[in-house]
Amino acid sequence: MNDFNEKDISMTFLKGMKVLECFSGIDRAMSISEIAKKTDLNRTVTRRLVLTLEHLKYLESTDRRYSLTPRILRVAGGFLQGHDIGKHVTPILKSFSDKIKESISFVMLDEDRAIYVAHSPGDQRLITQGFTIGSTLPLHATGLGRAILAFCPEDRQKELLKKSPCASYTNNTTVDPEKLKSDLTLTRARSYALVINEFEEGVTSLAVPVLHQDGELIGAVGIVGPNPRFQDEKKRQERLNVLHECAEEIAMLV
Amino acid sequence: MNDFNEKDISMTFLKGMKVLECFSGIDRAMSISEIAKKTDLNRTVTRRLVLTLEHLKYLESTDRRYSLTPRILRVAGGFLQGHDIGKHVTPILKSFSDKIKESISFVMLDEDRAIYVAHSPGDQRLITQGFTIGSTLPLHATGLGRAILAFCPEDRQKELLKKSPCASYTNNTTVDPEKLKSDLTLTRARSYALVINEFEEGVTSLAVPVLHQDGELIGAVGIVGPNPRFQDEKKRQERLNVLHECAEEIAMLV
DNA sequence: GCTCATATGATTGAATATCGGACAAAAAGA
DNA sequence: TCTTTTTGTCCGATATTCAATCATATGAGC
Repeated sequence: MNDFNEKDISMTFLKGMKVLECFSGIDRAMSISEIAKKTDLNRTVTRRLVLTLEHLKYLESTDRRYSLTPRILRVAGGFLQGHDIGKHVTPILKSFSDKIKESISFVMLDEDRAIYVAHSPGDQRLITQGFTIGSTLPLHATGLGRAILAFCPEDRQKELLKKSPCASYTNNTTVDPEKLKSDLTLTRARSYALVINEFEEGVTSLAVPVLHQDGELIGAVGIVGPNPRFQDEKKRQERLNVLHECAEEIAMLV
Repeated sequence: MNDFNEKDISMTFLKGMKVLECFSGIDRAMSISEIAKKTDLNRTVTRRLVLTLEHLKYLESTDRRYSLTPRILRVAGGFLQGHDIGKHVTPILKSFSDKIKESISFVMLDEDRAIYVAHSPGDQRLITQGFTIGSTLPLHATGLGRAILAFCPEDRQKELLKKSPCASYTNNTTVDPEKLKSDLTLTRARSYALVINEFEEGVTSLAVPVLHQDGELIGAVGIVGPNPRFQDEKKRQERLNVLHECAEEIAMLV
């Protein structure tokens, strides 16, 4: 039961969180046995944990199938409010997003992925590729991820590069660590990341880091879209300027 | 320890969630003893639960003070993605919000409060009153709340009215249950809620319910702003039309 | 409608994880 | 420096956990 776990970790709570987390996938409503299977927990245990979550109003049941309630947003709101996301970051994103008629996203580092923290949809109410608050991206194959990777503290970067198995998403994904490293150096030098066709065929992402005055990395802001939109050199530069401005404004208050 | 708790509820998990929840307040970073005090849990227990959360990367510590990481957004994202919030609702809100140059919010019912689920900031990057995803509003004193209250299933409404202590926020807050009930009837009849000066002096809120075809309540969309902006009858009607259109679009996919 | 397969609910008791008081160590204030 | 407060550790008592079991409910296939 306790392989390498220190004694300062509560197994029950761990399992409970496992149950809660299993709802972050695609499945909207799940029965107790489905949950047990997905979390690899004993069914009786799962049942009690699920009932506890229902009691706390994080889950609700219809026809013996459980699904998340909006309650979880209260906790998420704690994070967002603490970082002034709703109050300041989102409006900033929106104002810049209106300016260039593109959807802009703000991500932070969550373990070994970039996680969407705020997002302003662009003008056309299309694509957005389904990414929303809480979605995560791999670091090595996306613009937002590389902007983060490039501006991490060195030791953190090393850790992340070591851990990452550099999954391949398209024929163009950079999987060679050396090649990735040299791109990170370039990214650092020019202060922006540009990644084409590496995560999704036909998609380009342009991103810049959000840095505190002292150089500490906060996250990254970026634009993602079909390749043709990024081919005009002048337009790309204009977007880059907007992203840099945007990053600076965010850095001032997060 | 177990006052009325059924045996199907895991106390440890309950306590753990209590610890996690206590970060949804204002305090950004807390020490273990602060957390113990706030949650009213034994310090040793609190410690183990906090360490568990740190192990799971929901919390991180700097100088013995713990704060939320973006990790919680993964779970919140599960809810948001499941309801197509980021993919569809937010873009819809944005397009209508652009049309009337007002910030529009989408809320759902969370126990006995209305909880912000999606929000599109208006043109001016001001006020927004600090409300963001995860913030909650009282049902009886706000337009969004009353739109929900008025279109609840009858039994649910009764429950909510019974529980609610009808807190008073300004001199104008409706606290008399009878008066509230008659306003709810009016709200239902005209299909929108209009609440002035009841939650914050000088602030008006206009909201409409989001209903499935079968009449099932999903949530509400609304606009909040300084009173003068709502005085022009024609403009108000125009906004109302936009809100209704918006609600209809959302109802089609949530 | 009937049968089989599977999902769910309830109960049990042995195993054990959790609790929380007491004490020690370390910071933080005075 | 000396308090005061916070934090870390230990351990016996106790409450919780969870595998195994059976009973019931649900659904699929015939």
